Amino acid sequence: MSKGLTSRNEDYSQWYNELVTKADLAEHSAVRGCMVIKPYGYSIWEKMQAALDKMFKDTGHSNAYFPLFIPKSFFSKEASHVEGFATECAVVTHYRLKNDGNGNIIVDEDAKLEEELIVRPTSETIIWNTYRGWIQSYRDLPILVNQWANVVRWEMRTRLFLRTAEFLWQEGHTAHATKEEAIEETERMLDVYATFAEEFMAVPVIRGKKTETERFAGALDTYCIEALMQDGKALQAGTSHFLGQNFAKAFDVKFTSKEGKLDYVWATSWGVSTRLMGALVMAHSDDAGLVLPPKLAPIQVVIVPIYKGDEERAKISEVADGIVAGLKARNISVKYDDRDTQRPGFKFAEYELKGVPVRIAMGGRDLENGTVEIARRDTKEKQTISREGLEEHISALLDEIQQNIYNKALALRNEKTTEVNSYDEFKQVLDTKGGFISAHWDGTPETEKKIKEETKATIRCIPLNNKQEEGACILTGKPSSQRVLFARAY
RNA sequence: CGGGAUGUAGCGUAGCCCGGUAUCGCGCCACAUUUGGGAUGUGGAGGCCGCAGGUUCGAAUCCUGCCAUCCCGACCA
Repeated sequence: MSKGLTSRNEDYSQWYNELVTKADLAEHSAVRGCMVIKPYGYSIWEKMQAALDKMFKDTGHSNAYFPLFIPKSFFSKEASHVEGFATECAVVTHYRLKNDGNGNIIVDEDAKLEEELIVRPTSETIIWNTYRGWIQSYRDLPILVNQWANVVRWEMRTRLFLRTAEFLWQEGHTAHATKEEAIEETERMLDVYATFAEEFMAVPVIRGKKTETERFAGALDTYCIEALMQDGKALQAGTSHFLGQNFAKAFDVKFTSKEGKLDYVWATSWGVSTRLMGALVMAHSDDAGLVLPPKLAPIQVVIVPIYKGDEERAKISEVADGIVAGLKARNISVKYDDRDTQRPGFKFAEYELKGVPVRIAMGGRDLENGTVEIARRDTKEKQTISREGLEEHISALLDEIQQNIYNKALALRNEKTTEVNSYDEFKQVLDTKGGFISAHWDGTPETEKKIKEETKATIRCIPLNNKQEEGACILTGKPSSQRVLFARAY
């Protein structure tokens, strides 16, 4: 454990990298672009998984598992899909190694696969190939399946959690009898993601639709939630795709409707990944370390004893054990850290770095007065309170912290969201304060591309339920009926 | 994948220009004193100098190739 963290002002990007490794979330592995998610980081991911999984099941979905490998030929069946992923696929060509006689292990050329296997970058193709066998009638629909898996995309430039060559995610793949039902599903899952981001991660998000250029390869419509990080850059936190009949047509998945008519099945897919971990870190944390929302914190409360001698330590431990039991009874995860190998100040700093929402410190003084010192991570405020009713107090405090973190993130987003009406203003805001910029756009990919090339800002989304208003495109001056959200993004 | 930078003990580094087996701090181990915000003292351990070749009597240092990381581009969840 080393002292000090680069501050956000000094170098935001370095702050992020240091924080992820120093807080024990993840580290680089021996494999380029691939990370090791360490136990502390993984336990946060597990909390995310648990919350999301429950929400998926509450909306009628079941989990299943499909293969890691996809035959190459499957990819070419959906034209825009292959185009979108072809340049970043890991390909398995052989199934055996051998000893070359000089003590080196080499690929056995005799063990060449007849058809190469692609390590899945996403599973639409293998799943729709499977669904063909599952669906004959409208009675077989809908199919509401989710998969928790790892995928591989051979990214050129990687960053821990935000973009790794291999990442963990969930991908939902649903099949429906009607277009309306599929769109409804797409929107429902976007809503699940938004609710999760806001209620669990305490990250406010904009719900919107991607423009044609930013759409998922093979989708008719891509819905997304967009979050804003502290440095004013946007992060796509989750996507939900309406795939139309594209994959059903590519994999020949037809069903007989109630009316006896043969038709292609309607599809959706939706996913969030370990990238959410990056969002969580960048949205809330400060120069002292992580700030975790209580609902996702592996340890919600830590108790640090401060003692002189074994006798006092034993007395404090007795009281602490009672507090631990009381908190556990309320389903609050608590750690009593009575390690004698580290001093209190060290522990304080360590738990701040790791983002534990509430710290209770208890020493001889408290023992006499029947009090404890409570410190909250989000505001760093300390308070000495009576042990009487401590559990209720902590419970309420955790809720308050959850809410406060959200409010802070929301206030930051509001402060960093700007309406502009000219291209000059657009560029100026982008370079000075960043954030979301709400501006009129003529709706053409050409304009979007030109703005991206000139400013590095992309259209993050067209917000859902967007206010309709007449205006002129900031670049071309052509008429526009609504504003869209621009930002520089991760 | 293009441009730039970096790689020396667990971490951060000096040494490299000008070749002679490696400096310092933190951390680690032992003991003692300590414990209300990252303790102090004494003693100790720890190094394929990113990897592989080459030049040389001799390479952390010079040359070539490779690998990885960071930053900037293009690509992307």
